[in-house]
Amino acid sequence: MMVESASETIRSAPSGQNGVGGLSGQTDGGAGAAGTAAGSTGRDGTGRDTTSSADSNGEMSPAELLHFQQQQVPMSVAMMSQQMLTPQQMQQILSPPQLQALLQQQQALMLQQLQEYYKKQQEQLHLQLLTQQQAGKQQPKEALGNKQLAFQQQLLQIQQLQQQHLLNLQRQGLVSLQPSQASGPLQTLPQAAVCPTDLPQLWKGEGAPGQPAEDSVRQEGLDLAGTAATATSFASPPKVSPPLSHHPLPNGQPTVLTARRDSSSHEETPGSHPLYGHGECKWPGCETLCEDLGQFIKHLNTEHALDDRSTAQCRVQMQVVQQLEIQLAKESERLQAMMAHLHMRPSEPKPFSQPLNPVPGSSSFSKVTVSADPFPDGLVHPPTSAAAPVTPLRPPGLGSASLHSGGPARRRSSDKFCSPISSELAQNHEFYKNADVRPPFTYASLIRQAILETPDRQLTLNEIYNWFTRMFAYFRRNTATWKNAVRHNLSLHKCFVRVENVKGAVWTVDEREYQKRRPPKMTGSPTLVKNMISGLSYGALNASYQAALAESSFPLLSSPGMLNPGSASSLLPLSQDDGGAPGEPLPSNGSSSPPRLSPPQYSHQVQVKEEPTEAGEERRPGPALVPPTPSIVGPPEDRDLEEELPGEELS
DNA sequence: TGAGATGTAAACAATT
DNA sequence: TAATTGTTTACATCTC
Repeated sequence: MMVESASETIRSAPSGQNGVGGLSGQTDGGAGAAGTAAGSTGRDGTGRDTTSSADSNGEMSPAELLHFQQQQVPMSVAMMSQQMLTPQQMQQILSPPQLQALLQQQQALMLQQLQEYYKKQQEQLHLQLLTQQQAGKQQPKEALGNKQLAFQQQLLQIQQLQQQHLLNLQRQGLVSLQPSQASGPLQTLPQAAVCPTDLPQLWKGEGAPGQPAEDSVRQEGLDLAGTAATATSFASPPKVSPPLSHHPLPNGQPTVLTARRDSSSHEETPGSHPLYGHGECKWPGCETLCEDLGQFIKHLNTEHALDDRSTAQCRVQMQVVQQLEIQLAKESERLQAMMAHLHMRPSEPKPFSQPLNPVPGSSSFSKVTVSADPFPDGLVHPPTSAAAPVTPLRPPGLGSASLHSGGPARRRSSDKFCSPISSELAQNHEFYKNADVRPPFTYASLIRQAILETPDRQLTLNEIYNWFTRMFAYFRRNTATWKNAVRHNLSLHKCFVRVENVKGAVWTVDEREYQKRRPPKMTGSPTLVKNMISGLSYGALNASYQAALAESSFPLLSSPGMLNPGSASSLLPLSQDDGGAPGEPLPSNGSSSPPRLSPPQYSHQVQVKEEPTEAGEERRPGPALVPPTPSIVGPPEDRDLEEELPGEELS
């Protein structure tokens, strides 16, 4: 019981605080955190400094090299970790397209580093061999032969490791090169000797109990939504794919990674399965707990066998991936154009100065570094996820949320500072919907958003739950935890008012109370101002960006096939609710309908109850049969930015 | 260092 | 009776 509880705590621990005993090793360094983040090699998470062992001075015994190779993924991530924000922070700072761009640049950088490293290793070995050969003239023939043999074996081993390493990178999507494209020492590898069907064996450790998983996949005859196969064979011919016919991407860009695919590949370890992680089935919509891999395999074969439903789910997943890829491509192009227009230098690597602690499991972005910071020049990143610029680094979360979500950051953006939650959601609606990433908003702001999105500004608890699960992939897991948090927040915050309705109890938002709990306005709080304006041009940039957000929004929201009806309309109008940082000069408020954005307008607000001014009893008026009536609430000073009037806008 | 905000866990009661 | 809903308390963490 206690163990289970503790386990759950660990899994869902938001910020991975060290309060959880025995986990200090996870938080003490970037390398360890990165290793956990990668989570693909089954390492023990001790946070060994794989970086130092890998790039020290090039002297490395075969055993060390083997160890290095086995930990290559953590090492690779660790190489970046010192210059990297946590994935959560990256996510908050950068929009998915930006992350994608960063990821690609980092891939190239990593490949280059690896090639250099291997080249150095080979040169050293050759040199040693040569030296020994010359020295061996004075040595007995037999000894020389043995030494030569040893060196040759060593060389061969290194070459094999190189090969494996490259294949690993390919599998993880870190390298999308065809073998023939490899340059430098990699070209010397016997590439042709490895066919794609060998990959599983290569990726598996010696004697790793991963066979059942592979078998199960084959038995299913499914490509598992294309995730596993595509992740494992980016550069491989499709012949390794099971019978299921692939739906070729119309845009022909199969090399674009998605967070989900990435996450799958990251967690695939010997004895693991891309659809199995943290003790539960990761099949979309399925959270079945499985004690071990065997049980999971059994579950997989029974619950997700080849049938219409599974096939349909695969297709859906493929479409999701496809749409995300399209979206990423579009946004990347947009970003490039914007940066070009602003005379930014996208290719100029400018690592963040802060040490980074990738969130364990946040493999979605764990490979992303800021080496290609699209906003050099010290500009603060646009607050697509606004907390980012001011979110301090913190120990990585420990959770299952991990990769996925990386563990919640303590400070969510929406409530404070400048993140308009609805803008963020509108912008990255599909991202949050499909990526298992925890949204950078507080429960309170999310609940409020859910309620405000409805025409009548009221929701039952169950409807709130549904909104969470519908809007965020993250909340399709750990339901007990976050549902409890939702209930807790509903009860705790005065801004949420329970109203007895005909159908039962519904929850509404008291906007006045909600605004009360907000932090002081920027103009009135120097500290806050300092935090907000961490960059010289933040204000201007933010304002511009807010305006830009209104324009660009989420292209796919207008795509009929991409959006479930109502979400776009429900999201977009709510642009500024949360956010609009106080004091922000936001002429457009990030909304696309300027007329309603004039400051004096105030949100609709649900007047749910008579509010006794006494602090004591106003809270739960009990069966307040007063139906929520939209009304203007609160003095202007309460409003940093007005609430949209969705109902009106929708009309 | 303390206050406030937030997240998580848990116990408990009321309701369905 | 079990599940859901709602309330409350406790604790940890983070930011200011």
